[in-house]
This record gives sequence, C-alpha cells and structure tokens, in this order.
Amino acid sequence: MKKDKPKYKQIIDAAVVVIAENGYHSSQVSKIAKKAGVADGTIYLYFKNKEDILISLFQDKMGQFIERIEQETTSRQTAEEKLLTLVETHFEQLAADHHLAIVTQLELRQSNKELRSKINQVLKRYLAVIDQILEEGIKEKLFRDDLNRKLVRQLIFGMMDEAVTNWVMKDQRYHIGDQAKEVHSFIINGLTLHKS
Amino acid sequence: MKKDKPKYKQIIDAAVVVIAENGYHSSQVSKIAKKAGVADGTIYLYFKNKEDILISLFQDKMGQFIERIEQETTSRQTAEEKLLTLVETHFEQLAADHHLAIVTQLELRQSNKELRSKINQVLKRYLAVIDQILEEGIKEKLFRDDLNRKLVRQLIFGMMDEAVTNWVMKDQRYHIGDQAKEVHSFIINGLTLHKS
Amino acid sequence: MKKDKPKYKQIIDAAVVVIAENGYHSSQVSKIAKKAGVADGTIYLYFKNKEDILISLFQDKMGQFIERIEQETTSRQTAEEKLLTLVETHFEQLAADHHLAIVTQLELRQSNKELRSKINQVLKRYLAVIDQILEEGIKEKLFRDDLNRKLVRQLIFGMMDEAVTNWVMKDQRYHIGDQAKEVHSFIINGLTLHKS
Amino acid sequence: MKKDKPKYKQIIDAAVVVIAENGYHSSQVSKIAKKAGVADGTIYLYFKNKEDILISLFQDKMGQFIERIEQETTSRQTAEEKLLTLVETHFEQLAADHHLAIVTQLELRQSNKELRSKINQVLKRYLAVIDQILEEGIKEKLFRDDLNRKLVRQLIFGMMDEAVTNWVMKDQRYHIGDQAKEVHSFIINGLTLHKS
DNA sequence: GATGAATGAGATTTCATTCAT
DNA sequence: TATGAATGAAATCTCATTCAT
Repeated sequence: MKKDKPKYKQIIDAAVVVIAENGYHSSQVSKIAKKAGVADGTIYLYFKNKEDILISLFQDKMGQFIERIEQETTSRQTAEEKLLTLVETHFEQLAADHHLAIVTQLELRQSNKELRSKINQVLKRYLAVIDQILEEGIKEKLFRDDLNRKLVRQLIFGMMDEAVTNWVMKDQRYHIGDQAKEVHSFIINGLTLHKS
Repeated sequence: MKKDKPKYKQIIDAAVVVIAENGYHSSQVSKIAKKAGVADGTIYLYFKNKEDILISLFQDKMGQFIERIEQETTSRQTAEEKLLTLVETHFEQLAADHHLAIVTQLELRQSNKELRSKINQVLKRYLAVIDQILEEGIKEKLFRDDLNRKLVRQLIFGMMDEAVTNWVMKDQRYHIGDQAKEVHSFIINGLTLHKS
Repeated sequence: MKKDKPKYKQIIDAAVVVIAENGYHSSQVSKIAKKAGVADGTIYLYFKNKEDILISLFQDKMGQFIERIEQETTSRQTAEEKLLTLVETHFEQLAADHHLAIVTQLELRQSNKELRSKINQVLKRYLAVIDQILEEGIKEKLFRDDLNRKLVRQLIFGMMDEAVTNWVMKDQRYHIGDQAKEVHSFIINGLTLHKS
Repeated sequence: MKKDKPKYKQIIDAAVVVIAENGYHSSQVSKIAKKAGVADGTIYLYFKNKEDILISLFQDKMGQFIERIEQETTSRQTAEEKLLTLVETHFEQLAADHHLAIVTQLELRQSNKELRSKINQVLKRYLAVIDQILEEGIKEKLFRDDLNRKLVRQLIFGMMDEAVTNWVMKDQRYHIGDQAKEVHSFIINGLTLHKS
C-alpha cells in the first residue's frame, strides 16, 4: 500500500470520523469512501480490505500517539516527572481528538482476536516506554524493585485505559485531563496513607 | 422471559461455550441453539433477541461473580485484607472458568455501545463493592482520603481487568492467581519505595 | 442437500429456464429464486452455492437423459439399431426441451475447469452406453474391431454434440431429429462409397 | 485498431498465455497488460474492449491455423489423402502450442453467445475447407453423395474437436497426433466391417 | 502514443427472526 | 411450548474502462 499518498491519510481520517459517529458496524466502506471524497473502489487501492483500514488507522494514529509521549517524557528529568507527563500526554491527546478517543476506546475493541493481536503489537511500543520509566525510577532508588515490571506496566496502562474509557462512555462530559495528577499520585503512592 | 426454567440456563451455558470457542462473530443463534439442544425458534421463547442472550449471560454470570466477591470480602477484617481477597477472588473465579474468561475479556467487548452501556450497569454493583472497601479503609485511617473515590475504584478495576485480559490474550498460559498479591501490593503501596 | 423436497426440483427447473433465457452470466441467484417462487436465501438451503445449482442441474437432467437412452437402446435388437435409437433419442430429448438444450450446449460450457471435470463424470456414464453398443456390434461381427473403442465413442459423442450445438446456435430453426438417420448412416458407413 | 503494430501481437500472445495459465475468469485485463509489458490503458488503444482481445486472438491464431491446413491439404492428391492431412495438421498444430490448445478447447468456450457467434464466423472458413475436400471426394466417386454435406462437415469437425478437447482435459498426457490415422479411418469407413 | 490512478456498478451469501404446524 | 423451514435485507469487493497527464 502507498502510505505516503495523500489519499491514504484522507481515507484514514475519514474512517476515524465515520466510525466514531456511526459505530464500527454501521460504518460501511461506502460511507467511509464518501466522507473521504473518493470512490468505493479507491479504498481498495490503498487498503487490502475493510479490516485493513482499521489496523492501518490504529497503527497510524497510535504511532503518532506514542511518538508524542516518547518526546514529551524524554524531556523530563526524574522518573516521577516522566510518569506524570506520560499520564498527562496520554489524556491530553485523546481529549484533543474526541473522534479518535471513541474509536480507540470503544469501536476498535469490537474486533476479533486476530485484529486485537495486531493491535497489541502496536501497544508493545507503548508498554516499552512505560517500562523504561520504571527502570529509571528503580535505578534512581525512587521506585520499588520488588514488583514484576511486566505486570506493573500493564497495570499502569490498564488504569489509564479504564479512566479514558469511562470518560468516553460518559460522553466526554468532564475533563479527563483533570484526572492526570490524581492518577499519577495513585500510581506513585498507592492507597496507603503515608506520613510525609 | 422465564428465567427460572431449566432451558433458560441451558441456553446461557451453551452461549458461553459457543462464544468462547468460536468467537462472537461466528456464534450464530443456530449454533447456540444446537449446543443447547433446542430449536432455533425456542431461543426466542426465552430471549427477546440475540443481544438479549448476551446481556442475560453477562447479568447471570457477573451476578454470581460479584456475589461471590461480596461474600468473600465480607468475612475479612481490614480493608486491606478485603482488597486482597477481592483481587484474589476476581482472578480465581475467571481462572476457574476459562470459557467465561474469554467471553468477558474479549468477546463481549465486540458489542455495540448500547450493549456496553448495559454491561456497565452490571459493573456498577462491582464498583460499589470496591467503593465500600475504600470507604472502610479511609475510616480505618489506613487509606488516604485525598483521592476521588469514584476515580480510584475505576483505576483498581482497570488494573485487574487489564491483568486478566492480558492473561487471556496469552492463552491463559500462566497462573493469573499468582499475580494477585503483587497487584494488591501495587494498589496499596504504589510505585514509591517506602522505608518500612 | 435435500434432493427429494419439491423445492429442490422447483429451483432446478427455474434455473434451467432462467439460464436458457438470460445466459449464465445474467442469471443472478435472485432471478432464479424469483422464478422458482422462493426467497433468495432459500436457494442456499438446497444448494451450497450458485455453482452447485449448475452441477446439480446437470446431474439431475443428464441423469434422466442418459437413463432414457439406456431404456430405449436396450429394447433394440442389433447394435446398429441401438445406435440409431441412441442418436434419435439424444436428438429428440434435447429437441423436446429447448431450454435444456441451450443450457447443456452453450451455457454450461461457460464454466471453469473444475465444473467441467464434474460434468465429465456424468458423461462417463453416457460414454459407457456407447461403448457397450460398440462391443455388441463387434461381437456380432458387424462393427470393425481395429479401432480404439475409447476413441471411437468420443468421436461419436463429438458428432452428436456438434450437431446439437450447431442446431442451438442456429436458434433451433430446423428439426434436429431429421438429422438422426444421416448421422447414424455416417457413423456406420463413413464417407466411403460402398457398392451394395 | 492497428493490427500491424508490434504491440498488437504482443498483447495477443500475452493473452493466450495468461488465459491458458489462469483460466478465462482469472484473466483480468491488468494481468494481460502486465504480461505484455504495457500499461492497462494501452490495451484500449489496440482493442475495443476485453472481448475484442478474445475475438482478435481467435481470428489471429485460427487464421494461421486454417491457412496452414489449407496449404498442407492443397499439396495432396486425393480427397482421402487431403482428409488425412487435415486431421493430422489439425492435431499437430494444437499439439505444438499447448497454451493455444487450452484456450481454444476450454477457455474460449466460457464466453457468451455473442462471442461464440463471432467465433463461429471464423470457423466457417475451416468448414469451407472440409467442404471442398468432401466435394472433391464425391467428384472422384470416392465419397458417397447421399449425405448432407453441411451436416457431414460439422460432424467431422465435431469429431476432431472432441478428440482434442478430451486430450486437453486429460492434461495433454498422450500424443494426440497418434490418433489422426484412426480418426481418419473412422471418418472414411465408419463402423461397418467392410470386406476388402 | 502511453500511462495507471481512479472510478462505481453490481451480485453472492449470511443469518437473525418469524410463524405455521 | 417447541419446532425448523423459510425469509429477505444488506454490504464487501472486483475489475473493465476512462481520462488527465
């Protein structure tokens, strides 16, 4: 597929909007084509089939999503700051594109195991970013090292994901960005009441 | 619908197995009927439509799931113990029924927003259980009270959910129960290295 | 497939007419269904797919076709008489059902090699009938025995087939039955001028 | 159309190979263009449409085919010899180009009635060659004159055609040329055992 | 003449649901 | 209650053809 052609992006962007507005199952190829301003058949010059639009969409958008998070976190000093930035950037990016938020949190999960597997490939890169921050924190003697890092990074992702999903299910009626600090605080300190 | 008749349960149980084994999109009503040993038409004497099977399945199975968690946690003394029991019972129950695990973690998410909304209704009861434990912990001066409880209970659910989903995606090849203590420890203490 | 149900025959018969009148490529399943007086989906209760209609049609109709030829030829005494009866019955049967003639001579050949292969299976039975007549004729010291029988039966079939195809291509504007005696005479005596 | 340009032949030859190897229905215009080393659009500078490729292919190849038969038969003395040469040359030419054999015997028949009609136009010239040999044989008092010549020439064509088709269907695993003498003998003498 | 990206009409097949028995 | 044969709407994808460059 020719990923550098403008029509490729045109179709991806149309797909995000159409899927967000109509739901995955009501997003016929013809609807996406119409929104993209191309003929139905043109879709198939750029994508193998309908599912390939979804996969490409996810790879494309999540690629940018993670890249942005990588950039932002790198510029911070401590692991704790990096983690806060990660949560903030995660929330902000999805808050900034409410169509994309619907697609990633709801519609993209309506896919079969095979597609989910490919989605997970993309997420591995995100988990690696979290992992690195954890490693830094441990080296800094700031984070505990008695927990399975692979598990912890999943848990952190699970928290952010659930927070965003809930916000989308609630029709994005509050500011998800406002929750970043609390989520970060919970990740860092857990539930226990620590005397400072 | 006649929820007390044996055929009602028969169909629900068949649906869990069929969906787990074939995936949501390959689970035709006729396949479920065959597994349940009834005629296609009989399904519609007990359920309004196909979606109603899914909702009923979730209500039925999740009802028992949460009930069991309520029972187990009640018998514990402290909020911390209750939380550990909650995580353990959550993991154990899904580990004990691998068909149900597949259905709740993967296949049931392939439904539309409307169905997800009904599923969330059921989950509210679960969130209430978590909420109560949080409240107790705060009263016991064990848990911090500076966090939005509604958010925190979501985050806790998100962690467990992600842990189980990952285990299912990895074809249940490890013991999810083994992660309960670590998840609990992470929830309680967070990432920070606390001097004991 | 349930070949004894009346709907099975209904669909086959509709298919013959629709294909004869519209040509194979313009014979949509929906057109056949309409002619048969059933819903589109009903077709698929009796046939695996569209091609299966064609195969079944051929097996069904050709089965009867060959059976009739077997019956008619059996009742004749000499191999020569049997051969005449075979040619006559071949021509008569197709002359009696002009829709079927179009389908077997033109439309059914528009199929891929796989289907042709299945068609050839059916024709084997016909070739066997010719073969037996040849054998009898040789035993009667009436037919020469210096020719490869497998080849000769093909040639005989080829002659009749070409005669019928030509008649169909000419829109069945003459009586194909009138050619039976000449075809028979040519098969028996060939081109050579024999002094009687 | 510009039939003398090299690209015209290039495309025809590519079409023979592509159709023989992929079958008629899998022989997209783009595939033929690729094989011919031209752009899709270029095809339409030389042919009106896809069907025109087929017709031109048949006219071109069959033109040569018949020409060769005309040449070879002319050089023979008697009608009987000419007929043997005709059968031999028919078989030999198709044996020499197995791609063409597949195309003429199988794939080209998968066309609609309209195309078949045009194909028949081409065949008329072939039938005329046979006709002339028959006429000569009758004049020579070698062939009987009690048969409809138009019918007989069809029957002769039908025999050769069926023999070749069977050979192609059997994946050309035997030497079709070996059958020429027998076919000729059968045409000349028929089935009857003549005392010499 | 040559290109090849874009077009868009069109048909098979599935499957949730119904209803006469 | 229970059945299961019949329904029919609906959508992906292909590919011959065009036309701006």
